[in-house]
Amino acid sequence: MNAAKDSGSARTPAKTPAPSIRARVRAEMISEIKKVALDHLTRDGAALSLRAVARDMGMVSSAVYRYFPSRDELLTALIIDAYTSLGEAVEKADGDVDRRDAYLSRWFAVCHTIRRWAIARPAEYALIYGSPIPGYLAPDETIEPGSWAVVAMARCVAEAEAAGKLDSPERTGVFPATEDAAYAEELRAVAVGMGFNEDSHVIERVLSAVTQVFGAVNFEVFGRLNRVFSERGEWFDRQVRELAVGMGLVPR
Amino acid sequence: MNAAKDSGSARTPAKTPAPSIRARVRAEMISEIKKVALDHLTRDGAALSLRAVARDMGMVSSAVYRYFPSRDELLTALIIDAYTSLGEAVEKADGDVDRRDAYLSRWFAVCHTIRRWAIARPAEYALIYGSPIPGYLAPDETIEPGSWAVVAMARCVAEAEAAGKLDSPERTGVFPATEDAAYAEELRAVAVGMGFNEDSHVIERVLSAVTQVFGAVNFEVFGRLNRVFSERGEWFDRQVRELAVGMGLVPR
DNA sequence: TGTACATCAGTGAACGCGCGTTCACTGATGTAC
DNA sequence: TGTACATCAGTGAACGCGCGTTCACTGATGTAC
Repeated sequence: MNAAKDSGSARTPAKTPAPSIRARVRAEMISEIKKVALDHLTRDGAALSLRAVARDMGMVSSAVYRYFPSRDELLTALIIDAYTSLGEAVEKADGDVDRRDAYLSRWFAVCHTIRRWAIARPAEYALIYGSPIPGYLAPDETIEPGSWAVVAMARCVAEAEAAGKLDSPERTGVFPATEDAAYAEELRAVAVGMGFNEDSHVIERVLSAVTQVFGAVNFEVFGRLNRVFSERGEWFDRQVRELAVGMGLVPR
Repeated sequence: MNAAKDSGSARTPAKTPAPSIRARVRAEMISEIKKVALDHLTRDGAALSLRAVARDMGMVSSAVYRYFPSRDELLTALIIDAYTSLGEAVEKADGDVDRRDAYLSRWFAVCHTIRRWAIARPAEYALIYGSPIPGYLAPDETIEPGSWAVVAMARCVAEAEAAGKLDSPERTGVFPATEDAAYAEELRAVAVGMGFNEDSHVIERVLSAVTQVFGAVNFEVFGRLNRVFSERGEWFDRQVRELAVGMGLVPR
């Protein structure tokens, strides 16, 4: 939180800020606490108890207060970590795609990475994309990291559109023009915020696709596909491909 | 749960089973408890406390055990009630559409009813479509009512397809054939379970649409649209319309 | 119609538990001179 | 290099609270004769 506290003196800018042993141990403790807390979330669902975390770490419950001023601050840290972890996984997947103009491959990589991350870490996924936690209100600092994954999805398409590589809207079919001026204005703002031109033809298709991808992951992670599909990877892949077609990333 | 307990004697089948005063009061108490429990869920989120419910009803906590043998049984009753309420709302909306062959109107009515129901009763929505509740495992009896809303969505399209009123798949574009035999088999089973022919061309489109509708409602109810759209009804409506186009309910 | 008995709703106390948080404390680790 | 002091991690006890559930009980309501 208070990064300045841990940064070194301004007199020695060339060298690493010389992290004292104590500072290093402290950082390790903080990440250990978060790890144990996550394990707990994975086992017990949305209920997170400071005392249980302390117990698992072999310390007394009050000791945790040396590292987090309250249970809610620990929750906030976990949420930010989860967003960051998902965001980094998605960025890496996007960056690992060979050629920069392989927009379709990037779209697939990003979507499948989101799904795989969610399946591998269901507790963290529930934390950031599940129902709100009783008695906890996410602070503003969680908003920005919360948009990374969505922005990464949008970017694949935005860059394709900017490069003129999208199939023509007439062939893929776009949302008809809206008559709701307030809505149109909001839509332009969203488009710009996601890296599109404000008059992009595909922005609504992209938002739909984002909605559907997270809807699909929700269904799978929260067990709603349990007695329906066992071939869930195939089903997800087919949805992602069809969304790509709808956005014009691949000719129909 | 045990309906036979409350039904009257078999000797007097013509008359209503003569509900004793006690039985009537008991039924009222049960629904009062559920109502208060729901109010609590609405205020406090996923955490449900028997004691708090008893307190709100002005009775001692142990008295609740006259009506529900445990907290989890109360939760189960609430979940089944929520599914039932949503299902009935959807069925009514579908039934209220004027002409039986107005498939598109029915699709709109059903989807908008789901959204409105979720917005009006966010706690119940979270209960049945949110992240799982810590320490609670939904029993099998919740499965069947859990599918009503989805089946109603599917039925609008299944009946349109059976009546030959869907736009041709060549024009709307369908999912390409799969090469995964296991997946194809599951898909046929799902199609039949939802009232389609097993070789329906639109079943995957319908499942996509269901996924997206619930994804959209999730985003809205769980606050993910908070700083993005205020014109959420318009955005939802446009998605629903586009899904209808994709399924062939309306010509492109 | 009246009485005796069985059923049921609700009480109040208790059990055993876990929770978040505070506080005065002990030692160990770091820092300044 | 050595000493005095400040900082910090972790302890242990306690506060006050809420939880689900059990149990013996009191009265009121229903039922059978």
